[in-house]
Amino acid sequence: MIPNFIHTYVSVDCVVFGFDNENRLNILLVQRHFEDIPNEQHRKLPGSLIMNNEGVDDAAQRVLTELTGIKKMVLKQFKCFADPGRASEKDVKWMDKEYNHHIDRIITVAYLSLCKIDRKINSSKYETVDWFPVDKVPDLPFDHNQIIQESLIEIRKWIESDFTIIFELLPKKFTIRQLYQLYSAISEKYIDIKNFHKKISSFNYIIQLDEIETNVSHRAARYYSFDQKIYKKNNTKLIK
Amino acid sequence: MIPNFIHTYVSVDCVVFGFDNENRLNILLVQRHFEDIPNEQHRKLPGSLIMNNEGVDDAAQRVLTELTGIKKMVLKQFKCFADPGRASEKDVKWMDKEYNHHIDRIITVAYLSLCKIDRKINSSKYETVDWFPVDKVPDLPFDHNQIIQESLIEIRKWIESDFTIIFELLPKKFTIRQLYQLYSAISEKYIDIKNFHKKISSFNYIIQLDEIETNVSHRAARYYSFDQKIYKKNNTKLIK
DNA sequence: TCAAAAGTGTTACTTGTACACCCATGT
DNA sequence: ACATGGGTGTACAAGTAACACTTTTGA
Repeated sequence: MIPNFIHTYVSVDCVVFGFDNENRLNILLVQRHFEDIPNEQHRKLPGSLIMNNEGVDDAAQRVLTELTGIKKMVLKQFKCFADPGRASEKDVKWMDKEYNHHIDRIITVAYLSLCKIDRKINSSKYETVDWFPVDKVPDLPFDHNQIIQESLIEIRKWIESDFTIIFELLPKKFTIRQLYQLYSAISEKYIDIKNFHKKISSFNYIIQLDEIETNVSHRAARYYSFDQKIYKKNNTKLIK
Repeated sequence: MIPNFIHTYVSVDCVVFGFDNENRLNILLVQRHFEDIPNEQHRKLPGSLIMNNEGVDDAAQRVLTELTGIKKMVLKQFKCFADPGRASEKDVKWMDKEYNHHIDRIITVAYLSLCKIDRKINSSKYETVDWFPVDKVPDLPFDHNQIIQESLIEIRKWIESDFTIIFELLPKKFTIRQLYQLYSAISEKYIDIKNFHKKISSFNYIIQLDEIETNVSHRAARYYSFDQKIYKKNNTKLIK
């Protein structure tokens, strides 16, 4: 080993976003087990050490598949977290048990991913996987809370640079109000909903469906869908 | 060691941009020495393994200071490169010599930085440090050529999200044409220079100086400077 | 009939784009 | 005189923002 230089394991951690019926962004968290404290409910971001013949993108895709059962999920690397103090004593102890090996510093590469919240989660690795609204996320190990904070800034940038990834978070059929609520939840800048409506419905890749809402105590809204093929043909930039 | 998981060193590599008098983006490259082949001229991106008590940002800042002698340089992490095949056989051999230790896979975190090209480079670590125009960069070890390719996309995004970092690349006094040429070199989208002129001079943090060009065979252009304080007071978003 | 949200239309304002025109300087 | 780029002005197009008005539905 070369003195003074770190020689360690590298992991990936994934922040998976969903959008719930109450217009809140949610994040998928898994359970961290302490064998000696079985009742303590500890949550963490899904993640994994990187394997020998694996790149970071591969590792993140593997984590996502093990997490949800979905083969191909959109993902985006956004930052490497490597603060020397990011693993607390408790985290180090947990790694001792989890990996049966002593690791005192670990570097992680953080990924963003998006998932329709009504998709069934079928994890092959984790017993417990749950959605948490971003403002209800508990205290997490390592710097996972900080990773989530920064992921919020990142998802905003992502949507600004490619508006259409927003449709990864919506059901196939959606109303313009849903799209508006989601956009507002992410971008945090105010847009007049009527102008938003006009703008969105002017895009030719937003397909107007025949179906409308039912059982609402006001005029029923029309459902729309997103047509990726038409979008790709004339990929005009959208909401700047 | 835990089987199947990588257990390795992590490095940072820095892509430092400069803007030359011929309106080209340049990159700083250092010399890689082969003790057994002293005459071979090998270039690489400046970089370093990460030390024990150092975060990645710290490591990048250290590399930059060792490279240029400048204490604080702007920097931006942009991507972790971890492809299992990124170190060729030759690269592995070089690391054997350089670190006197066998490393067969290495993960790197890539950083962008910006430097006024007329600043004196005073490296405490490298004997040879030179500017290379981006289209004259030779074949480099590891995936350094790919890192540079991706850094070009990244610098474009950076300037779109914060226009004022462009002034890190210009001399303190600059003409609007210089700014225009630089902006064009980075953004690659055409803007009418007259409209650009009008727009730029309308910003109150672009200070019109009394000095003008000399020895030019046309009407002399005025010099301007960038006032960060005024900018920070009313940080309006600029060229979107 | 009323409240709530859908959906359309109108107008004013702001910004971007294209380009004409005059100015200054060295050859 | 003329080529080259500096710098200003103008006119039109396009996009954005504010908001009035009509429609539909359940309670």
